[in-house]
Amino acid sequence: MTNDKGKYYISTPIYYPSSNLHIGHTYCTVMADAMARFKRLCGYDVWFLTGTDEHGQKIQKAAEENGVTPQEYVDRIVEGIKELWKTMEISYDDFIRTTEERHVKRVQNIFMKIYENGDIYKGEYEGLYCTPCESFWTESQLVDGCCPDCGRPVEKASEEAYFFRLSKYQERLTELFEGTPEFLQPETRRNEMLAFVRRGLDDLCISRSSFNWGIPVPINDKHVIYVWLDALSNYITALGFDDEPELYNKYWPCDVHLVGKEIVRFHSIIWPAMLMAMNEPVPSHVLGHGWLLLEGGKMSKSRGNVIDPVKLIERYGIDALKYFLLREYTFGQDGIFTNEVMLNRMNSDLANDLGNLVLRAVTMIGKYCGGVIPESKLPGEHDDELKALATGAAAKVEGFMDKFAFNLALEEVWALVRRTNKYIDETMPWVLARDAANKDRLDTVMHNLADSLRIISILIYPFMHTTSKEIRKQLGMWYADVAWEDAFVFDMANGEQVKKGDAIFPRLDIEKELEALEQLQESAQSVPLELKPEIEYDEFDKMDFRVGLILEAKKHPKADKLLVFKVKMGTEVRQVISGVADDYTPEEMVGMKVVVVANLKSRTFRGLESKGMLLFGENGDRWDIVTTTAPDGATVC
RNA sequence: CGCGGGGUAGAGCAGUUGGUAGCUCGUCGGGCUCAUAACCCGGAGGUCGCAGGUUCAAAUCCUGUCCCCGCAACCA
Repeated sequence: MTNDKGKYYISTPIYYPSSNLHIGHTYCTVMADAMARFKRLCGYDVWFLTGTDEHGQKIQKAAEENGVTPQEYVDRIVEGIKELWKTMEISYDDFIRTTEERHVKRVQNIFMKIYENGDIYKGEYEGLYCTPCESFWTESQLVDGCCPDCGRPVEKASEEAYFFRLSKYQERLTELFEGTPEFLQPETRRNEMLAFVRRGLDDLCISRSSFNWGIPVPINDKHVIYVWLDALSNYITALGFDDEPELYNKYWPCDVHLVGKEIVRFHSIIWPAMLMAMNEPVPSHVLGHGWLLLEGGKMSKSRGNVIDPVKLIERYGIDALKYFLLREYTFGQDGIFTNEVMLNRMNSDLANDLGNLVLRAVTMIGKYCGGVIPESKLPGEHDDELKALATGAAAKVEGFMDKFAFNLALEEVWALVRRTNKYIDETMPWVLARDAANKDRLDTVMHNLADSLRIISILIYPFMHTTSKEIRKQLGMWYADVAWEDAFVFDMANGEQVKKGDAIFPRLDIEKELEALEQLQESAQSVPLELKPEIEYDEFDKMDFRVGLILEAKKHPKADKLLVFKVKMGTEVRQVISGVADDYTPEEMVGMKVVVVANLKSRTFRGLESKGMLLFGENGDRWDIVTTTAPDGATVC
């Protein structure tokens, strides 16, 4: 294959190995892989990078809890990730780990470069600090106003830190978004980022001294470089920037950073600013894809609703899963994942349309032509339409792929699959076969059928290479390399000996499969919950839970998510506030007997005092009140 | 008046610069038998959230309005 179209550098995000990956990560990586394979097939010199982001406090902690060093901890998880990519046949050219020596030293170089250019300075980082955990948190990370890890209160604190002069680049970033609209896609994300930049940028804190699992700041070993400067740099440290710049000079700037919508901001604002601070070119494109949602909300490990891709691959094969992910969802938009949607898609497109077509074709060539693909002899009706569609599909696929419209590209291929099925019905080979006088026409029909399938096998190659090869094997074309150019011409299949094989995609019994999948998910072995640190009984005993009867309930006049209750506990009636206005109306709560944390220090919410707290259970996307039938005022323990 | 996204056939979605509303699944009827109860054809089903406006013409542009979803903020 020739590499004469130039270079193409594509990256996935580097994933954070704090737990196993789920189908959302899979989705992103599958898209990148399909694009990499497509570009290679088209003749580009492709560099496909993925990897892992292994530093940070969260990992340091997780390692401590598991009694291993952070390095041992990430080594184990990264091994699993690499195993997954192997199972999924991800064709990456390099896998960068931020704990690798090559990355560490180059990140330090990058830090120094920016520092020497005057865009890094020492300052004071102010934040909310949890002393026992030695952690800073942002307002939005807090859980119930307390440390998300230990649940204890946080306080304002400050520490010395290094800052990146992000604010300096506001104007150049605005120019980037306005002058190069294709830089960030889809357009809605670009608008968001433009609005974000226009609001003004704060300088970015890029070092921490409260933990040490990170890359040391080269000029001050009390600090480690904080997440984004470390993580984002991977896209160039993996290319050897800037001490072994051979790959860098060849592939940078990156053609596509494929990222999830939640990290678009970092890739389209911070990352270009960092590169500007080093006088290096910015990436050509940042593409933000949507999320795969489950019915009822986002996938998250704490909800236990993650879909394990390995189970799906074991059952249906990687090609079926890849096809489904790429065909079902629109790039940039969120999509809802359900087993049923997946199974229906696999059945109708893969089993009914493509799999069945291959079987029909190979069977008939066997039956009517002795298993040898005949030459075209007698053109007839419908031939031209089939040929036009078949030879025109590749160009359309290219067009859609340029826009990352995987779903439309595959739809285009399936238009040809369906047309080919239709061609069989129109030409009715079984009728032609009844009269030897029709032999030439029958041969031609078989030839066209085989050639259309040959083109299909090329078109699906970037998305399902194993299936592509299996089809080519059955058509007796195993000996020829898949070449994209061959998808533009007809009449290449002649004289090959077909070889009937098993159905490439057996039809699934949806009912049965749904049941089986549910069982698989239930029977998944018990995974220990991620819990807060263990406490002593006397710590628990400090809390006074009481049964409370809700006498009154109303909306907080100044906060739409809060409800204000009058709660009777034995002799006392007091005011308690809860943030559950989305889940309960005031009316339905009156008369309930609930559990109150009665000795909690009072706190004021938008002018109203709350003395105590009601207990709720998280139920998917809503809060369910914990109730009891015990008399109000009674102790709960 | 916080920022943003969205409301189009039963479901999931397309609808580029305004010009007879499409696709996939499902559903109903028919055809065919080479094939994985599959394939092919046809039908039913939408006042394109609502109300105004611009226009010869609007799902598509403008204004207002209702609803849903993210994020942000008070969520004891």
